[in-house]
Amino acid sequence: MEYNYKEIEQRWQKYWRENNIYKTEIDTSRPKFYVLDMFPYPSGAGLHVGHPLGYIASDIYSRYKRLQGFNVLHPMGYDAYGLPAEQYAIQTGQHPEVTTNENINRYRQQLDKIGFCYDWSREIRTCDPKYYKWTQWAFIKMFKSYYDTAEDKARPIEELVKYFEANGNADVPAHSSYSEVFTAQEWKAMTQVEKNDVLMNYRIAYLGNTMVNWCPQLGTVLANDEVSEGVSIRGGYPVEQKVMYQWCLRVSAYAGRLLRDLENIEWSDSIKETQRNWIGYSEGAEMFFKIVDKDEYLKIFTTRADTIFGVTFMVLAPESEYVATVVTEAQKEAVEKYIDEVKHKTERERLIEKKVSGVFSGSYAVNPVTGKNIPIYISDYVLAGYGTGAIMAVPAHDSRDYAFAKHFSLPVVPLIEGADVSEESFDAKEGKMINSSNELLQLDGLDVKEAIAKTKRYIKEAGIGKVKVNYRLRDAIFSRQRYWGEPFPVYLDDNGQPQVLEESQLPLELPEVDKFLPTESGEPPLGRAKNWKTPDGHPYELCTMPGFAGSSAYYLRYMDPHNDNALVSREADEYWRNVDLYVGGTEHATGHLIYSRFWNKFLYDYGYVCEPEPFKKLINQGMIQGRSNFVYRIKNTNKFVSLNLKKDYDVTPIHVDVNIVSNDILDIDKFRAWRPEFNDAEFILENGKYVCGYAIEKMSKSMFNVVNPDDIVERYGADTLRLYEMFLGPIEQSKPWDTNGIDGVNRFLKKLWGLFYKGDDFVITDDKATAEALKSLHKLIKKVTFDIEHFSYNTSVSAFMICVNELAAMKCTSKEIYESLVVLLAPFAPHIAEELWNKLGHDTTVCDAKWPECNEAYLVESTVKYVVSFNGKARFNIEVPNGTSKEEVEKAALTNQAAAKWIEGKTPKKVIVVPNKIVNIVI
RNA sequence: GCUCGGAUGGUGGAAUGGUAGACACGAAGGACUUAAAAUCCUUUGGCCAUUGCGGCUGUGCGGGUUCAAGUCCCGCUCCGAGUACCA
Repeated sequence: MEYNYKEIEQRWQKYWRENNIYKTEIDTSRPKFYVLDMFPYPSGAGLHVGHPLGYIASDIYSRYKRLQGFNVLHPMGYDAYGLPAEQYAIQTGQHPEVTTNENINRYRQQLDKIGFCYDWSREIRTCDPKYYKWTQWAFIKMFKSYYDTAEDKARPIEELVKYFEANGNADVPAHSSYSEVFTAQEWKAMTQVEKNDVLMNYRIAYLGNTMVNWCPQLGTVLANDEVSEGVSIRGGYPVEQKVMYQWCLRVSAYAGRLLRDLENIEWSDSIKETQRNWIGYSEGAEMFFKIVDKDEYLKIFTTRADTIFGVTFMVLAPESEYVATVVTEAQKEAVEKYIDEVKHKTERERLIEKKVSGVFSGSYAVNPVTGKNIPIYISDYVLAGYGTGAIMAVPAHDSRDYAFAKHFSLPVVPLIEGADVSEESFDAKEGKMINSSNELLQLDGLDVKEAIAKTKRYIKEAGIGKVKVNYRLRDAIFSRQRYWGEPFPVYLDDNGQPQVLEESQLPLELPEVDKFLPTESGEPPLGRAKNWKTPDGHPYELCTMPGFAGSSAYYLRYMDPHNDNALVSREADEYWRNVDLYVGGTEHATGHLIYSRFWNKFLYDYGYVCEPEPFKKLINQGMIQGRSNFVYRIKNTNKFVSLNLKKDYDVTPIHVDVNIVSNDILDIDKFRAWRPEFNDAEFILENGKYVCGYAIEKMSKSMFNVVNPDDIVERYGADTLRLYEMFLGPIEQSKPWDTNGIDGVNRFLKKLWGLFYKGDDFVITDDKATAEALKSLHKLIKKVTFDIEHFSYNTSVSAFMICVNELAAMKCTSKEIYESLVVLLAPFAPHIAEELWNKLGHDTTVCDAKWPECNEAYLVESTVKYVVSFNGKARFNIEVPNGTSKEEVEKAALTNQAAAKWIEGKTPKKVIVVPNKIVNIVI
């Protein structure tokens, strides 16, 4: 019988589906294991071969864990809200829901062909009202919460109100950037509207005036992680900075915990590092500088308190609220002009120009340590959003301050011994302090680190500031002026103040609109919806939530996807807890993977979930790049020359569809048929073949290098695709898709099949396994088990090949060997494994088999080979009985006749016998 | 600029500090075929020797630690990813 992958794969996929083989239920008698893939955004292009890489890896792990006796949760769903469907809707008028559903169906068909063990009864879609009900629910909870900095957790806003009633807000332990101070009496005297306005500054989901990334082409604001180098990540459109009244999430309140808890999760160092940088911890000091002739102070943040003696000027961000205070009448015009200029520059222009610019405010401040007056400037090199939006400038030891000082001819005072600051600043935090002592503070002679510590102590004692930790992480901007997203469960009350819906009113479903564009008056698309208001006539919020809203807690929903009363039941949460293994790309390092952790921690604070982190272990699969092929057309002809002959001609390289090229050899007939203009193409061949050139590029339609998994499945079968994607190289590494080696794994499966069938005869017998075969098998068990645990699937595939070759060579037909072999293979190539398992006489599915254990006894050799080295260089082998003592091995090595040649009469200085079966003799 | 990775045959890639190049592709030669495909066998890092079954060299470059370094340490070069006026 031939290995008929098509028939086998279809039959078993049907069997799995019809018998609900992969359906998962809570089972407290078995340990749980939760394996999750980052769910895909269903794009119109369908899956290409890069997508399944991570899915196959997680599928192998899931099946392996199941064979080990774990109750494995392995679900899949769709991140269905997103910009592409909406952009498509704007162009075509097609409702994004229609497009999205079509794409989802296509994805599902493609996924099904690969033989994944997903429990599809748990599928979720973020655009399903039953699902986004819980996204809205979490938002309401966040609206009704504040962050208690004393207890370091979210708490109900009523608790904060009680605190205000008793104490006012002077020392309130709550995360906020609110700067007004009120007493308990003043609080009580406020109207409800005033109180609401104050509370808005403390809520975890809040409306605030913030500097946002505004993208005019997309007509929406974007989060920081959706912008890179001044352009939007989706579409690459320019992004401007602008102040808008927007919904935000107080992610920054969680910065400390998000940073700390990184230590308790098994993620790659690089992605943890990326998150650490993104969170941006810096410990420093907040200091007050009095403004000359005013009774007001500038608050600044610095990590270099030690450089206080070198502060020769101050700088404010153009958007700083201090600006109005410090600008003098004489400088008013100049300052306004400057601020106006800055405002009209986009982020991108600012980044490109990198020119020093700024303006003098007219005022001076007093250095609290030296007592000297120093000028206050305004410049856009200081960011409003970081620290206090104001800095003390130390030109000698900060390159940006240095550039500014040079431009405006301000004094530069070196503070570190030996530092030459005539050409550039000395930014390093090392060296001995100079010019830094007076009657108040003495730093001279101290090391920089000591000086920082001493200055901080002084600042605290003298009452001119305090020690402070700053984070770079900003609050997440949560409004999007778009249609295709979750509606906010928010309406405006009679006072025009935002109020959230009751939980019982959820979900608030996305309304229909006639067009997906903003309204004529510039309102978001939801402004077009009819009757977009509460039953009693209060208008709903017009913005929708961003893409990361729906993906922030989806892993929880899989645990209990059909529950109408809770996001996840306590029972399901306590059983499944969190994701044991999460597989996905690195591109979400600063987006989804931060927001999810934040969201989870918020729910954790209220006890809705029992684990503080959502994803215990994270594996990042690499990207699969495209491998484009080229043909070379001789200029002004329709003649094509093969790669290695092209140097003799003047040629134009042309992308050719990789699907009509095999091992870089062009299929000439298919090429002629590919496009009309090539119908009568002529070729200059080498060795009778047309060899194409290649390049590694992004996989994209325009380069004709997109390879669909369907095509590979059609041609080689799903098992070959699965094995090949794993064989390609380490999971975490990016690599080009290259079918040049796929025949090898296909051959392996045929060879395996050939061990069971000679012609039409099933040749497996009940013969006892030989010691040799058992050794081969148990070597494989050991290797594969180790490899799966370490996600080193490429070497596992090699191990299978070796084992099959060995068994073929020894003509092994013993059933007991093949039973185990098939189980080992089941995670990698489930269809053929299922078929062979069945042929071996089992009427249960291989999914319920037991993972074989390695019996080390079979691996023990009767004799041991030692490599004898001289001065570390291997020379010859000796063989001794297993268990020979070190001394005997040493003797055997020295007395071997080959040894004489290397010793040459000298006395060996040292002989080392190492357990790895090496004897090194030093002469 | 900063941070984190990486560099091994013609190619993808193997190597708990212990015989570098497993496994696979490709290539060359051979068997079976009228022929091709499929399959099987041999060779395959480089250099030299191949009427000696052997020798030398070799993991981006330069040093070091070690009996022993692709692997550890120091200093470079190049490539990739992330991030960027973060005080």
